[in-house]
Amino acid sequence: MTDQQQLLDILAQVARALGNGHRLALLERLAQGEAPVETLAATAGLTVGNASQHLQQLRRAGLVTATRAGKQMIYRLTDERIVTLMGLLREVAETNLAEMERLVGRLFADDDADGALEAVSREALLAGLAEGRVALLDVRPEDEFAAGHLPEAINIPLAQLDAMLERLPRDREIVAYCRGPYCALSHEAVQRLRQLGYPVRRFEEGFPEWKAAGLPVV
Amino acid sequence: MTDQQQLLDILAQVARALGNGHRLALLERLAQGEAPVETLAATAGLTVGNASQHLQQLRRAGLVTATRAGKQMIYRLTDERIVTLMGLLREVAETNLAEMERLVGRLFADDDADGALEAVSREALLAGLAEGRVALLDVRPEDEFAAGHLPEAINIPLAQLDAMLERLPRDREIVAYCRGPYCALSHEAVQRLRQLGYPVRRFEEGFPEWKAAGLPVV
DNA sequence: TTATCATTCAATAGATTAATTGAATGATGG
DNA sequence: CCATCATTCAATTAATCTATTGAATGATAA
Repeated sequence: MTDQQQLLDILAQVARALGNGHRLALLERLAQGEAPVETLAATAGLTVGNASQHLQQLRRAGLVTATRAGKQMIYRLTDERIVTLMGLLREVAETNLAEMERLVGRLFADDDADGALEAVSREALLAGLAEGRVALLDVRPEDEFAAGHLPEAINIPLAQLDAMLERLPRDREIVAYCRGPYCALSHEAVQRLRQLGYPVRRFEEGFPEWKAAGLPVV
Repeated sequence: MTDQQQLLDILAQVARALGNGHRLALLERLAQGEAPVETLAATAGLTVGNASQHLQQLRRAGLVTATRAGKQMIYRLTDERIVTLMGLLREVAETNLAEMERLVGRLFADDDADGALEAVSREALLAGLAEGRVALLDVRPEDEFAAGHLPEAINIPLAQLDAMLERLPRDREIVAYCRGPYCALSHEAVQRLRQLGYPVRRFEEGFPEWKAAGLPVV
């Protein structure tokens, strides 16, 4: 076997590590910030044992590292570029697979039945923030918000949305974001807040993409 | 199963399509330009039947498309971004896997025993070309050169190098390139030409990366 | 030290993927 | 229309991957 073939085989191993929905879910959670196995398992809907196995595979592929903190093992992404890699994978899949288009369409159809409510692009969001026209709403769970968020964002986890409405400004448009383009949290938040009459739209990306782009995070 | 999970599963399918060394070899060849199954099979060192199977998988993942031309099926990449995707996969693997470093080191050690001959970066190559200081040598097979190459490049396939030395200019540094960072052709060409006393270095990327970056191709 | 907790390891069975073989399809040239 | 060629399809076996179970490890707290 030639050196080239060996190199391609190693690249293939890395790609295979990405080739499982559960592992992608773990990576998506890790893109929000480091976390112990139990948290990762819960977010991905796995048993701890199973999550641990998948994390070992990600570790062997060089995608995550782990350090011990007391009883817990804390996992994190080895490399910010992994977020970019998953984003590119998403783009390629979205462009070239009809199945993908169908699912994405369904995800977006709910909160935008008449097509009037396009998601806010990164450029539009930056402009709106600079001009003070928009307020940022982070609807992820508290621990993810605490691990890092967009500057000036207000954190109201989706579950507490109704109870904490008074924290939302009334004088500006609200832009909600969560874990990424496919994360349901901001979709649901937008639906709920629309019902209540708030001027609100989704950010088309999420925290990890913002951070990977080198934009400021807190 | 939620929509999110379904989306991640589809992304995982695309990643799995990249998760095999033979398929990566096929994609690397396709990144040079479209080709019929027989050519692809030969380049990847596969039987035609086996190559066909792998190409079906790549097709199902939306990474390649095929059209019939007479008796032959011509395959091509669906999307220029696939080159970028593979490049990013390579970068992440190179940064985070010791095994990878070892292999890459070995690949580079041969033609640069004393560390004096670093590969030429894209920036350095562009500058050298603009100033007329360098001549470009494409050592890929004729059909790949014909399907697209860097402007002003001279094509001498590696196998004919010794026979066609008179086509090389003697007044400039020569920069050799081939299919990509891990392609052996330019390494071997550099070794041979060094022995013969030519001032020659490798381009650190290859034709597909140049093209994917939006630089001009002929 | 012992009990407890978080995580990993080892072993298993079931599911998926890969390579190989030979037959089938679709286009071309006689 | 028939023979030929390039490619694909179908079926098989071997190999690999996944989820599950229960035992083992490593750190903490009583």
